[in-house]
Amino acid sequence: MGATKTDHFTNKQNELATLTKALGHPARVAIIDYLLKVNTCICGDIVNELPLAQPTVSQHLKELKNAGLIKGEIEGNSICYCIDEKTFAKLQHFFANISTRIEKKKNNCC
Amino acid sequence: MGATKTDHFTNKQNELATLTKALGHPARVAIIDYLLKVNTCICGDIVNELPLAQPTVSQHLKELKNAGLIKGEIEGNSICYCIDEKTFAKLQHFFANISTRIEKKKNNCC
DNA sequence: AATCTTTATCGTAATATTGCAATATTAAAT
DNA sequence: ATTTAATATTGCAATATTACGATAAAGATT
Repeated sequence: MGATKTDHFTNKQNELATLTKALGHPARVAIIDYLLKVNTCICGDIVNELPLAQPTVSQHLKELKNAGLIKGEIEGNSICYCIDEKTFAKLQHFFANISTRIEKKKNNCC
Repeated sequence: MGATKTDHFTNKQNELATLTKALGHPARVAIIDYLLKVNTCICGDIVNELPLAQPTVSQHLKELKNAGLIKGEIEGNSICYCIDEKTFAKLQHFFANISTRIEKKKNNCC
């Protein structure tokens, strides 16, 4: 097997899983970190920042883009990647909501 | 290959990646959802809630536990699993922090 | 003690992910 | 028109993940 049974779960569950899965690799976290650090939108030097080969970085960027965590716009012969604010806002709400739900039932168990 | 180069990234990056990776599967999100829904700490009926076989659920629980997202205490011949509040608080801070950083540089790019 | 209940582990098959060299693509620069 | 620079794609090997049947382990029940 190895194939996830996505159809058995709710849309919200699948959405959160997709987003967190996309972030679930240190290289991809590092890319997000870098995009947050540089003040202007970066245009290509992520490869130099990471200890990974160019095709590998390109693949990670693709995954982040597919998940909607970053956007990429062609700019000349390079590409301008940047954070997709809306998606991160959504993630923040997910976790804020979870924390609220946790708060409500404090000390009810272990 | 297929082996992640964790040693090339910062502790924070690896930590966030580990936590999000652990959440990066709809079954594991569903488990967390269920633990948040039931008011008392659950003691075993997660298997009935999920469209997955018992060994598969057990494996997902193990991963959530390894990542520190849930705790499990033996209680009679069953086990009481519940949310680890501290870890979720940490996750919330991670994303709140990211959102703050995004806010600071709004409209600087794409 | 024998049985039941609950959870974990083992073994294994199917699939997915990670990483990179080689190559392709595309636009800018010469 | 060639060359250069930046990024993407392809193909492939190594490893990891997902899922489950079979079985084990351990406390509860009879």
